[in-house]
Amino acid sequence: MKSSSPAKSLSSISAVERDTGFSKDTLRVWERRYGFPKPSRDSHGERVYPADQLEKLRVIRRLMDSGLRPGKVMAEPLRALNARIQLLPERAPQAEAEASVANAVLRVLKSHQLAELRQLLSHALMRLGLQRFVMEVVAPLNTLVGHAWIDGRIQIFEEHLYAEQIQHLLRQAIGAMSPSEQGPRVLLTTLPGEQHKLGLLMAEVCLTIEGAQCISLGVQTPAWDIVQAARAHRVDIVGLSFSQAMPVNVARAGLVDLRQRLDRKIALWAGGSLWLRGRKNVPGVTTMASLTAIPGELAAWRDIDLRAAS
Amino acid sequence: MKSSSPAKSLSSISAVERDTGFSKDTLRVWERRYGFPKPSRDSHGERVYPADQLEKLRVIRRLMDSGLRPGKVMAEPLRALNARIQLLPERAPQAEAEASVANAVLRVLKSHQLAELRQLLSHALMRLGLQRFVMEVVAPLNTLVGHAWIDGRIQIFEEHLYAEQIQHLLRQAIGAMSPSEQGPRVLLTTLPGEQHKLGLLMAEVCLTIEGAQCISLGVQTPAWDIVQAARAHRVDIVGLSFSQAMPVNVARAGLVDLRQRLDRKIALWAGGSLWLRGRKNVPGVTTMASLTAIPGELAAWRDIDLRAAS
DNA sequence: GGGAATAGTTGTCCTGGACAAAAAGGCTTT
DNA sequence: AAAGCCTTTTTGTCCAGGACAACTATTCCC
Repeated sequence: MKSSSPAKSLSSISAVERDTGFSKDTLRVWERRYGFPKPSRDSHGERVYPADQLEKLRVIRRLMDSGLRPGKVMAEPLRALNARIQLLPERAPQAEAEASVANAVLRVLKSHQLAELRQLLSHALMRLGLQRFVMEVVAPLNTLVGHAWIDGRIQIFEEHLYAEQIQHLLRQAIGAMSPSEQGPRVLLTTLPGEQHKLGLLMAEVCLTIEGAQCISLGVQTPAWDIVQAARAHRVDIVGLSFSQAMPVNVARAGLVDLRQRLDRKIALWAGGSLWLRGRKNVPGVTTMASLTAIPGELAAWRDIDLRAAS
Repeated sequence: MKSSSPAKSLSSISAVERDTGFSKDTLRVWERRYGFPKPSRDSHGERVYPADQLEKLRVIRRLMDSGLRPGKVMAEPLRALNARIQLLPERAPQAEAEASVANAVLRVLKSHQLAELRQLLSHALMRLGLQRFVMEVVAPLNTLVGHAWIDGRIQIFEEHLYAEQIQHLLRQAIGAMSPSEQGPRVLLTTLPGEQHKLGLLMAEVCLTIEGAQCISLGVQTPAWDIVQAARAHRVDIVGLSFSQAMPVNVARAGLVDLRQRLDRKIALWAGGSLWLRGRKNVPGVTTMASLTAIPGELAAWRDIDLRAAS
C-alpha cells in the first residue's frame, strides 16, 4: 500500500538518530565514506533525510544486528537487502511441546490481540508451573522473539509488547511467593549498558524458588554502587545478567573490575545468554549460560558456606 | 552522610553524557565557553572527567531543571550551588499524613531494611486505596527520592531499590484489576532516551481505574514504531511519559515529529513532571503535569468522541 | 589444520567555526 | 503595574574533516 499522504516526511539528523539508533557521528561518517545515506540540505545547510532513506536505514539496522557489516550492505539497493534478509539462517526449532507454545505466542503477537496473548501465557504458566514455564517457555521464547525481529517477521513494538507482558507475569509470580528468611542473600542487577530486564527477572524467579532472598536493583547499576549495595545489604552473592547485546569484552572488563572491588567473601555470578559463546572464564566469577545451572550452583554455595562456618 | 567517592573514578565523555543527560556537544561547548567542566586528558588526548566534576554537573542539572541558566551557575563553586539548592522551593508533600509516609520511606530506604520498606509501602497502599496511594504518595515520593539523590542524601542503589519496589507494587495492582472491554484504547510508552518507567506505570494505574484499556509497550519506542503500533491496535489515544531527566526541547521535537506522522484522529497525550516547567504547548498535543488531570481529560475525550459519533 | 602477523574496516572522539532559537533587557504604550 | 515590541545576549546543536584504537578478515608460515 502506497501511503496516500501527499506531505513527504523529512527528518532531521537527530530525528533519524532517535528512530534508527545510529548516532549522528555514525550517520555523518557513513555519508562521507559510503555515500549513503545522502540527505538533501535545508536552507541552513543542515541534513534532511527523506523517508525512503530512513526506511533503508531501518533494514540496515536489522541486517547489522544479525552480523553483517556496514561496508557490505550500504552500497546495495533496498531490494537486494530485503532479499538478504530472506537468506538469513533459519532458527533451529525447539522441542515439540514448547515449540507449539512458542509459535502460538508469535502468531497471537502478530495478530495484535492483547487479551489472547495474556491468556495464552498465563495458561501455559498454570499448566507447566512457574519453574518449567520460565525455563522451557520464556527463555526459548526470548531468543525466538529476538530472531523474529531480525527476520522482519515481527516489529519492534510487538517485541516491546511481548517483553512487557512477560514482565507482568513474572513480577506477579514473584510477588506471590513468600520471601524466604534464611537462604543466601542475593543482590541482582546489570552493569551500565545492559538494559535487558527479562534475564534478571527470570533469574529472580529461579533463585526465589530455590529459597534464596533476592534483592533486585533493576538494570544498569554502576560498579561502585553495586559494591556499596552489597555491603549495605550484607549479601552473600552478587548476580549479574548479560544479554547477547553486550560485547563480551566489555562484560568481561566490568566483571574483572567488580571482582577486584568486591569483598573477597562475596560470590560473584554472571548469567545470561552472552556466555553461550566465549568460553574463557573470568577468575573468581561463576558464569552460567543457562538458568538450569542455578540450583546446582546454589547447592555448591551452601556446601562451601557450611564448611567455612564449621 | 557524605560518602567518599570511589578513589579514582574517571569517566569518559559518553559516560558523563549518560549520567548527566548533557550531550557531548554541550559538554564540549561549555568547556570552551565557561571553562567548566575542565576534564584532564588521557594518553590519547580524550577527555577524562574526575568524579567531583561529575558531581557538580549533577547539581547543575538540578538547578537548571528549576530554571537557572548555565552562565550563572557554571562559575560558582560547588559550595555555593549547594546553598542555592537549599533555597529552592521544596515541593511540599500534600498533607500531613502523606508527608510522614514519605519521610518514613526515605528513612527505611537508608537503613537498608527491605522487608520494612515493602511492608511500609503496601500498608500505605491498603490504607489509602490504589488511586490515592499513587497520586498522594508515589508521585511526590518520586520527586523527593530524585532530589535526595542529587543532594547526596541517598545513593544510586537506594534509588534503584526504591524504583524496583514501587514497580512491583504497581504491576501487581494493575494485574489485579480486570481489564475493561469498552473504554478508550490507550497506547502507553516513552520516546527513545526516556528510561523512567515509573511515570508510565502510574499513568497506567490511573487510566485503568478510569476505565480505559491500556496497552503498554514499556520504555523507549521509536516514533515510527509508535505509529505502527497505534495503527495495529487501533488505539484512540497515544500517551507518552516524560521525566525531568529529558531535555524539554528534545521532548518537544519528538512530540512534533510524532504528531505529524500519527493519524489525525488519534489523540496524543504527554504527561510527566517535565511539563511543570516550560509553559508552551505543542499544537495538537495535550500535556498534563499531574496525574490528577487524567480523569478530566478522559471525560473530555469521551465527550468529543460521543459528539463525533452522532 | 592452527596460530600468528598483516591489512582493511569501523565507530567514536577531536577542534573550531557558525548560526538560529530562546531568554533577557530596555523601551514605549495601555 | 501590565502588556506589547524591539534589540542584545545567551545557549544548544549542527557542520567539516582529521585522527586513531579496536575490531575483523585474510594471508602466511609452521
